[in-house]
Amino acid sequence: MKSIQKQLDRAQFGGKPVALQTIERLSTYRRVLEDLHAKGIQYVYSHQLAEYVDVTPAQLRRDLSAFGSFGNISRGYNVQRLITTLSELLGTSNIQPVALVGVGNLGRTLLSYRGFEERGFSLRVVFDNDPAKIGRVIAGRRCFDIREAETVLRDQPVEIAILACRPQGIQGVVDRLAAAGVKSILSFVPAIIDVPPGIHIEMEDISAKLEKLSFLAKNRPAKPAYGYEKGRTTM
Amino acid sequence: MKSIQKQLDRAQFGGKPVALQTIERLSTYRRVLEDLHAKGIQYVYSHQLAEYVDVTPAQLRRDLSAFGSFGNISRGYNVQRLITTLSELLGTSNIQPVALVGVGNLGRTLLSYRGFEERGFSLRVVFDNDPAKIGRVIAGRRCFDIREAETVLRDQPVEIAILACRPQGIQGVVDRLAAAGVKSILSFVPAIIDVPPGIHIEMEDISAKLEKLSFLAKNRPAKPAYGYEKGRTTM
DNA sequence: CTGCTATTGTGTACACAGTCACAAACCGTG
DNA sequence: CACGGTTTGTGACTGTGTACACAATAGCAG
Repeated sequence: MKSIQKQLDRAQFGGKPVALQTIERLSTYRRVLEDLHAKGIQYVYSHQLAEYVDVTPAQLRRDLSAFGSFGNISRGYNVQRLITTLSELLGTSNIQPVALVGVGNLGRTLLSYRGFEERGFSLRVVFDNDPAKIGRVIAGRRCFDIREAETVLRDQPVEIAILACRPQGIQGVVDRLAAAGVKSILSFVPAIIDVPPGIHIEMEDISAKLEKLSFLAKNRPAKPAYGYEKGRTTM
Repeated sequence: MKSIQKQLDRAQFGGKPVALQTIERLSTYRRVLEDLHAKGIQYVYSHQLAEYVDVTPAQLRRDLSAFGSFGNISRGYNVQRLITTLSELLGTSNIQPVALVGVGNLGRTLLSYRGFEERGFSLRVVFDNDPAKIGRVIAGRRCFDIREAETVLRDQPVEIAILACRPQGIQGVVDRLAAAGVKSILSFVPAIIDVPPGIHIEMEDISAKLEKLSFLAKNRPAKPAYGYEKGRTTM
């Protein structure tokens, strides 16, 4: 058995543990706050914001309180300031460079996706292992050999990488990226990966999501689930 | 405030509630079992399979026991049979037709993704709202007007749909799909959606995932997390 | 046939995310 | 200036997902 770091299910902030689900909700809060800001709204109460994102007001307040006190006790939360705070927490106050591994169909789609820039990310460095692609310029970025990751990333440091390549040799890719200083990886590759120490990997398996939805489509609760309450999917 | 069904966090099976996280793990088990089957392995013990997917053996056994008893008490689990069982549970014993809404960059990438067929799904029906695309044949599928969803899906019923379109008018799209008999929706559209009763929606927000990873990259626990234990990311 | 080993399925215990509810605090008003 | 109304932040509680540990049992060897 290999000795590798246990995949965390909790993060740390100021020494206190924070549930990863909390972090995920922060993203949603920020996105909705951007909408409110665009509408010129300056203050929101927890119950208003909670209504939008379909959580309880208490949940929202507790999520935020894990990082400090940001609310005015009778005006609620300053939209502009809360956006700034959340952006700092999520590390997207400044545009953050991201590496992409694999320039197949999916890779090119990601390269042309404008949503990243809007949310503070930019695919700056592109890798592949296909000699036909290495050296060429794809969607404005020069494509590097994945085997030179360590060299390339020395000049253009990157903390986050996205994997959109084939499963073959994926472990080597991950190890290389880790050695090159990458801290977090988003993988679209359905494969088992040993996680190097200090690295966090997030899997994105679309087929698995479909399987879950398939199960839910077949095994729907008989009665419409405890009467019709409010419910909303946010993102 | 609208009266819509509360988004579930639990599924039902045989009257008993099942955690959604359990369902998600079933996908992983099945995928790993396929690998083992391909290697000619006929039986696995819970601790072996658990090792691969990085859960405790007890967790694995409990997950399966929510749906019945499948293990032989001293040979372990029959790989072939467990795959069949899991496929039936996930509803992918037979290829399942899926509808796709939106044939932009992402939509076309999904259309050309071969991984779906391998896991029991097939993008059969394609919609868009762009007059330039409606009626044309894209990647072998004729593209229909989303406004005709109800008519089209009467001939080709579909329980699952994927949203890969613009946020504008997304609520109308969802309502139309629900009216057309769609039960589950996987949405790549970052937007707030009111969930019609009886429908389950799964959000896929890649930027949100990056934000989470960004947070983790910045707020890494100081010490290497309780010593180096085993850990592995599976999919 | 009997005894031994190893594994499953599950009752039980625990830890923690989410909810409730309230004290403290701010604002506006009279 | 005091007071009523409203909101935040948080201690206490609850529900539930996960881990532990063992009884029940199948296989196998002698």
